[in-house]
Amino acid sequence: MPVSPFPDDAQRQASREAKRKAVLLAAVRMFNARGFHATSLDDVAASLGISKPTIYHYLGTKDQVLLECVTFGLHQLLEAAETARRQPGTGLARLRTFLISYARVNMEDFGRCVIRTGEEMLSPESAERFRDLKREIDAALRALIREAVADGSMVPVDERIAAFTFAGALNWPARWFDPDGPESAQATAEHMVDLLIAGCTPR
Amino acid sequence: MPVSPFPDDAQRQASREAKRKAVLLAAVRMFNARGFHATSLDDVAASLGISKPTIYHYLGTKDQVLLECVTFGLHQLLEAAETARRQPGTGLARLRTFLISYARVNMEDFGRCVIRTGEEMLSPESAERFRDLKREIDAALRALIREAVADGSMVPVDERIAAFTFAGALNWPARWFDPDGPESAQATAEHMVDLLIAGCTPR
DNA sequence: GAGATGATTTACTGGAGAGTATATTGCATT
DNA sequence: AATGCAATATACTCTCCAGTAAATCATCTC
Repeated sequence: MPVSPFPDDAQRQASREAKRKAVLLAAVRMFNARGFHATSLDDVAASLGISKPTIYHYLGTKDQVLLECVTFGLHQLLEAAETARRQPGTGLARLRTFLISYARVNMEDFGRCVIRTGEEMLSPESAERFRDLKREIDAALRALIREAVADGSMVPVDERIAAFTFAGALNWPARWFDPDGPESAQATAEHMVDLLIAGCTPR
Repeated sequence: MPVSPFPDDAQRQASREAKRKAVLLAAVRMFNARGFHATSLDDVAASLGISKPTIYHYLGTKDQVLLECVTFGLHQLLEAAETARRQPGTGLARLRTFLISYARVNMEDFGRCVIRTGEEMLSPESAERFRDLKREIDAALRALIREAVADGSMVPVDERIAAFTFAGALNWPARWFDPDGPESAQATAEHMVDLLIAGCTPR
């Protein structure tokens, strides 16, 4: 099915979205590789063979670019939480499912960016939106823990401490995981999660 | 015992050291509070009522200031490892002792800075020294895990994964722990560590 | 074909802040 | 007194880069 060289509105829209996404991906990869402050928008533009004002055309200021990156990553995590929530099985099994997805997202481009981005890098307004989204993830994680304890599949724990401990352990791969390392992302994620919940099974 | 207003060499040396340390502490606190890139040396100097060249006099470039900060924090961690190593008791008990100290250091000024500092913030040479020291900590942690498994006080685990998991979980408080929060630093550290090693006791 | 609209560029401005040259003061040694 | 070193300041330079103004080119619409 050949595409007409005269795009209609939908194609136009799709092309715009594709470009937007390409810029975002180039930016997030560079931010992860060299750090946000060590990356100029000129660098990002050059890596795509375009010029800086084009980035402004599609995404806006550097602050907005970063906010888009972390928002995307945080949406991936939120989605993982919702998917796990709908899963059948015990509360602990659902928690495990979520934690594995959580770890995996943090090994990918946008998740890594979420972890490596400190609030002080964003404008006060963007930092607030960033914080709000992170709070949602935290709430989802705590809810899954609470439900696992409630249905007896998990030993009683302090919800706050457990959430921070699990999240911290599974955030860290954003800093050290190497896809060319000894274990695959999936295997590494399962391995870590099983170590974390080993002490949480009753009896 | 009144001190003569004419300092001898030792006093002179001590005063110099005290000033060096004061600058370092002011810097690390500001780096933690506002981020490294959002903190200028002029800011640090102003907070001490001095001027930027004085910082250069005592510590050198901004890169060197940051390297000193993280080196100090990493030495605290290394010391904690050595102390735990000399402790009596089972391998798991020694590991637990170390992990608690590790968590506590990461809640203090210099430890927090270690966690919040990415390699891309340092010059290539400083980043290499940073990496080397972090590798030493990792080696110490793995050794403690290995010994705990060897003497049977800890269930067999993948040393690499366990080290990353524990370290990640206990690094994270650098980002969220609040000394004015519901639990003291010590209690929080113990709480997290006990959750982490709950699954590691045999049987 | 005459504008309106979108995509993209070149070329600039403005500000921040790292690092330095140079001056000043003062004690310390001879 | 003369010289030298330690401590500190003022005032500058130089670079980098975010953000913008204005121009160009290409379509689509009427």
